[in-house]
Amino acid sequence: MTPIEISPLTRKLSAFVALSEVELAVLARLHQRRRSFAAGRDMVHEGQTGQAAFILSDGWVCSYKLQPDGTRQIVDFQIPGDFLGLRSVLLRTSDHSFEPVGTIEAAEVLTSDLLEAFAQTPRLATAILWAASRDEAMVVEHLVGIGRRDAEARMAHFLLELGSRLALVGMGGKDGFACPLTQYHLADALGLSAVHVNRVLRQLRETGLVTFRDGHVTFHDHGGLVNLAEFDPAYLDQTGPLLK
Amino acid sequence: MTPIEISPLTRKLSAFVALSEVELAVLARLHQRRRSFAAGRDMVHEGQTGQAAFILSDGWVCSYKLQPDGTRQIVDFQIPGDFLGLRSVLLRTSDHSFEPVGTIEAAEVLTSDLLEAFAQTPRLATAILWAASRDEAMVVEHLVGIGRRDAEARMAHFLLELGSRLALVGMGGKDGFACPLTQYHLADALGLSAVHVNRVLRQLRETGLVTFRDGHVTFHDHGGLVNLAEFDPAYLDQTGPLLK
DNA sequence: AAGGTAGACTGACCCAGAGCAGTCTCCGAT
DNA sequence: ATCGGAGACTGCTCTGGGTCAGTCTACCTT
Repeated sequence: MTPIEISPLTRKLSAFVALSEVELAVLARLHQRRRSFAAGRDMVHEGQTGQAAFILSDGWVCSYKLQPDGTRQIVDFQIPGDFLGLRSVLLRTSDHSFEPVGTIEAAEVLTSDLLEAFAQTPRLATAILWAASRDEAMVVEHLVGIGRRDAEARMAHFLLELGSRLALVGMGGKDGFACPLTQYHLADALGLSAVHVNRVLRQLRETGLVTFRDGHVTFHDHGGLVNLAEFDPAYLDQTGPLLK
Repeated sequence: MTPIEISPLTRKLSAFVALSEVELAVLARLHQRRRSFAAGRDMVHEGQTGQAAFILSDGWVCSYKLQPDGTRQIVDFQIPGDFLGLRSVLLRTSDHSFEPVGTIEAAEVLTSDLLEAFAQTPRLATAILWAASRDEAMVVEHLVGIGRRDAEARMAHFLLELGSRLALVGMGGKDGFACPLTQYHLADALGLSAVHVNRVLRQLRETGLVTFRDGHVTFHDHGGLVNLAEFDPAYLDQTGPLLK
């Protein structure tokens, strides 16, 4: 038997639940069907009934909804270790589209494999559902941000959230992280125009809080940023009664 | 055995899945523990670990998050037939607060009862998870609305969505519905100021599209409103592969 | 070497919607 | 019968952020 590779998903789940050997093995098996996707080509289109889910192992993906008037709203970004299209496999046709940001690597997960894995290890099922629940909490937080925070706080909050999420899979810390997003991505996610994103980034840079440049986010004053954004990471790392 | 009462939840689920006698009975049993709550008093506070979920049978509830600066963002409204705090029971402490709009009637559902019901009738479990998934799709749609629609379209979309949801439980149609919300509720849900909500409502009224007055929403031109809002109800009534 | 394109960045102008500061009406409490 | 509060509604002013119309650099292509 080959040694079990530590995937980002495994890292993420391990941060919250102690997984047994068996569970780790089941998790590794879910990663067998490797595929890669090029930047820009949609992986899943809205309304499509195709049955695939993916576990992202390298690169970033954004999930978005397109408006009839051509604008788009990015609902969330997936980073390594995140599930993609889990809901569409379990319950319904997908209700957003997915687009890779740069080239990505993902493991395709068939409905049958997933249900089998869940049947074998209920504890793993719970852990994965916990992750899905966390994703939903992020969407809610995102909603609050767009509805009730100004552009600067929204940007700060967004960067801090990404930083926390990435830290969990070992891809960043309180000093910063590598970030493949363009300012257009930020605009579509935050409900701003690309022009204003640029102005806000400049302001955050000039006040010495954070720099976004050349594919890298650098926190100069993490505490100050937390303060500005009123960032409370509780929604990212709560664990529930069924996991205790 | 007493005749099985048709609860709003039963009506809602029946619109999507044919439920057997047994399933209807299990559903009725979940409604045993009746409680009522007065307006204004929070039922669940954010961060609380209390284990109760509720099935709303009469009245409306709003779920919201409070910002440190005192503003609040309403994430969603629950209407009769909706679950309330389902997530907090199954997976984690609640991440928003719930406040009744007016006096409400709800059935308290204990974690144990719910798990038992799920074990007895997997099909019912699927139906309930489908409803939860639909709620999440609404949050996403809400996010898109706040991020990418102007105040008028946002309001129109919101009223149409409520109308559709209420129609499903027999509380409204294409002509309008009773609505206990204040303009402050609308403001907090739509990310607007109460003052601006008032202006937008006036404009919609003056252009002959819809009237919001004295606790009643009247659609004068349902088609025109759908057009203005670019309202596509697909996200409200899709049904997924596991339910077919 | 010359063009083409994506992305970052800027200044000038403008408007949707916020904020403020009220009025008016209804209704319930004393 | 009066007071006080909630909610609807209004006019005025001001600003956050959008829109337009660019420039500049780094990298592709051919």
